[in-house]
Amino acid sequence: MQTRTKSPKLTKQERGCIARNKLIEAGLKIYSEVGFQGASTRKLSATAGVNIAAIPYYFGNKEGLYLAVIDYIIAYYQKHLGSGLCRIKKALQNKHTTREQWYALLDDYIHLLVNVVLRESDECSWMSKIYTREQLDPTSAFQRLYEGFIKDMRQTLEALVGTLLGREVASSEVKLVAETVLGQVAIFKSSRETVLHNMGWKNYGDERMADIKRIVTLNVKALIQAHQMKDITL
Amino acid sequence: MQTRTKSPKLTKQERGCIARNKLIEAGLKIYSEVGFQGASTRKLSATAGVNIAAIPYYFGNKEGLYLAVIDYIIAYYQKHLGSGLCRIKKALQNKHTTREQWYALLDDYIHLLVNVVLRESDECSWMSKIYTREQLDPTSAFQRLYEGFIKDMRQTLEALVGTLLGREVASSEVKLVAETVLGQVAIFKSSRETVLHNMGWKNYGDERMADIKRIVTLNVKALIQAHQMKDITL
DNA sequence: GTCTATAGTCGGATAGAC
DNA sequence: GTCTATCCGACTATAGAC
Repeated sequence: MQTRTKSPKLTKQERGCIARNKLIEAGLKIYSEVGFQGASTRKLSATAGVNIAAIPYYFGNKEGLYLAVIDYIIAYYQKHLGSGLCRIKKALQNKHTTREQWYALLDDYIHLLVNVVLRESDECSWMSKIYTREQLDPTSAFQRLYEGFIKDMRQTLEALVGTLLGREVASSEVKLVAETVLGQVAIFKSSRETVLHNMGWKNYGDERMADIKRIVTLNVKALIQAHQMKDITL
Repeated sequence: MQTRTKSPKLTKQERGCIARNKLIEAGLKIYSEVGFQGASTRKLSATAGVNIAAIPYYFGNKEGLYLAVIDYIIAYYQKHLGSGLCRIKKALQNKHTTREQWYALLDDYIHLLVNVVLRESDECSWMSKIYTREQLDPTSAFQRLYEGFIKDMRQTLEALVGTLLGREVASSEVKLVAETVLGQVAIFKSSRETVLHNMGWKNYGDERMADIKRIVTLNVKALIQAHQMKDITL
């Protein structure tokens, strides 16, 4: 997303579109670093390399830019999660899917989750920081994020856990177990700095993510089997 | 913490001490709600019911008040975690502790963790919000929090997991497994609103915390046994 | 120890030239 | 569509009366 050099003659609409995109990218970075309140229109416009007045012009105000950034985040996750989740849900509905295949789907889910949640790109950490901030102070944007992809992520996992346990998907036990599965991955994002420091790592590379996947996969299979044996009444 | 009415005659030192405490309590609330940057001295002093100038007077500046709040948080957690963690560590070092007792200590740890992390009081949620914000933008205050009680919490859990697995406490596997245990509880704090909405709960009462403890305890025992059987090389 | 008044800075949004 | 200049409100911290 850089200024074009090939065609110096751009229509006004093209230039406007570029400014818009640059502002959204800058918003992703700045809002993640200092939050909505802490982000100044001066810093946003300077980072984007556009004029301050471009914010009210394109987005109405600072909040309009923020909501555009939220929509960008939703689109990103839908792109990277959507098809994977959809495949899992379809396979679950298929009556011919075997128990081994269910476990394989669980593996797939964990792989997908770790890849999406722990991916180490600037853009990705910006997005998850904004999500975490929204979780801290839920506003209307949080509702949008939740409906946008969080809901689908949770529902798919609950369907998976419910199927494997042979219990009602809407039951308290299934939902709580699903949360503990999510938590095992989420902790590596929410406590990232602490974990890296404690492990003596510089970042989560492919090998470290593979280690995490292996541990979580083993954990989850074990706890699923334990819950199957022990019928808990909540 | 309201203005006293019984003894209208207070020494200047007493009045100053009251103002100090009121500011720390207000800081706990305001910093948790809007973060350090978002907190204005006007709001802080108004919430505390003291004059704006009291902040620079007692704490030097806004940051001084923030650090005082951080120290208050550390003292709180040390009070509520310290003796419990200490007891577990001592029992682990005792050569005569049996395997069943190790599992009982793990139960104790999870109970302690859930009680401290998920406790539903205003003060408690303020403190953990401030902690989460610090995790998002680590400053010098985060270092203080980490050394203050986070380190001890993690080390104790790692010692527990290492002992149960019969592995080196400093090994990658032990540390990663410990993180997944913490994550299973932490998710209920970090995604509290989402979980409450999804479960149809209004808050985490004693019964819900008991449910969470039961699920996590079962999970953790199962995954410990799975790791014991399967010797993973990371 | 507490308060009012104020200095000095920075914020969001707008008006109007180009 | 882009820019500069500007208004006006909110902020932190200080000075000095009480």
